[in-house]
Amino acid sequence: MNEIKSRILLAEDDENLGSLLQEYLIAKNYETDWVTNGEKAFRHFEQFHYDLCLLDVMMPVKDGFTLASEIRMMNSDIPIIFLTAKSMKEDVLEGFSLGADDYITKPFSMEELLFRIEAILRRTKGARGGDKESWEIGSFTFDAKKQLLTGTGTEQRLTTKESELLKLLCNNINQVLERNFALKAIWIDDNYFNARSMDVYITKLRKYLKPDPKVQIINVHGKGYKLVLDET
Amino acid sequence: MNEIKSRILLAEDDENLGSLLQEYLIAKNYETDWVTNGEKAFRHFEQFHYDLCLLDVMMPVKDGFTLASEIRMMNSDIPIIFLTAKSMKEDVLEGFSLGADDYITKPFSMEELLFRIEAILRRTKGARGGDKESWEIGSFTFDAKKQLLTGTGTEQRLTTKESELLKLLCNNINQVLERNFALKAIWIDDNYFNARSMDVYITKLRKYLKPDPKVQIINVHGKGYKLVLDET
DNA sequence: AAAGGAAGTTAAAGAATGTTAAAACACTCA
DNA sequence: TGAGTGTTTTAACATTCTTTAACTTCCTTT
Repeated sequence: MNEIKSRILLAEDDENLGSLLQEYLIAKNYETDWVTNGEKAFRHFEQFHYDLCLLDVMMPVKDGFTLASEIRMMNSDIPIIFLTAKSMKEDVLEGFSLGADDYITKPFSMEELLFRIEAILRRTKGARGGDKESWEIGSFTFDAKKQLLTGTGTEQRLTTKESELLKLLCNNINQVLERNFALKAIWIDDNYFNARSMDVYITKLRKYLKPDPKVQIINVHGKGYKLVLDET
Repeated sequence: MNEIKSRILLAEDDENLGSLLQEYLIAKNYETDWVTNGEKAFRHFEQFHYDLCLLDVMMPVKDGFTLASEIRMMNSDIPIIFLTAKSMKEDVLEGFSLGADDYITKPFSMEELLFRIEAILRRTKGARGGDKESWEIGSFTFDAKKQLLTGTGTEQRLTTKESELLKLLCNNINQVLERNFALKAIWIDDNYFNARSMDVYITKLRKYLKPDPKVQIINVHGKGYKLVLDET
């Protein structure tokens, strides 16, 4: 159904529950990294890319709340689900205001957790009703299927590569599209020459999008590119 | 906090629970319409505008699932939360695949419901408005998304590292941003060389911010840096 | 006040990215 | 098959970003 695996960061100090969850999530086709304390979790978060964080609240070294606020500081978009113990339910509900997307109270069923994860990812990935094929980019309309970028008055036919790259950027709007990811997705091989080729296409896309200054493709040095829209 | 009232459609046949919920949600500043069966709910949905649907699963005339799929047909984006009875929890979990955003099992606490509503609306609405991406720094405006520092008359494009560092400083305004934290957040590794690199970036940021003497990046010896604003 | 570490500053080296044009490739149609 | 067209890659050069290095100044401790 959904070929793109989502990557999950699981922080849970209980060895049993942790490994059980990891196993289950992997079985459900999520690439899941499991760490056993908040400190390790943060290091993983910095180093790798995740689509969702699953954080136990009570953990040694660094608790889930602290961890979450640090993660939020670096990435204000990534969904966070807390795993909380039953007892503290009511008390800390206020504390969640730091931007949790959900929380689930132990003990919980795997199905319930899975449901919540999928509900959030569905919303995050913007992929309701199949894969998007057309976007509004500022004053432009981009139709990936027709490979057509329509501006006010103009109409630019895009080549295959141009269109694929712009599509990836749209799918990751306001987020960093990693070079390697894009290269592997479009060019299959992420060698030096393909990377240079991609640079050329970025230049081309920028030229097409230039008429609308509210639309920008920003380079994140050493990481990739970010398509940003100016909402005003 | 959030000035824009959200409109909620509540479909619940239990008179007690229904009125209780409506009252509570209105108290929490949500414009809430309460209807007692699925048929009425659908007519309301057609006629008015809502930001979120709260649907009991078991209702006379038209059950929550049927209702949800009809609503989905008209609007593929509106968040839907189901209210389910305890017994049917596991069974129907699969049936939710029609795109529920969440579900909550009776009996539930009002706080819990409110939390889930807010978590979803946060993501649905201006979403990114919840987490700051732009700040007023004295006479400057800093847009982290666009990596742009706008002063009176000037406009300074920031590099990725400059922007990330300034963002951390803004997130900790008037507080100490610890060296190690910033290093791990931005450079991943907090070794000596990266620390020196960070010093260079502090110098650069100071240079950019120089035009406004009310803005200062102050060093806290052995700890880190503090972005302070002079209010006068 | 002296010593040693921390932070400030500046310049330059090296890497990554931007840009343009030409070369190579792929496809169509006569 | 080969000319013609559009696409993609390669190449060459320009610019920008990050790190490193060297040197200076500041802060804390003794």
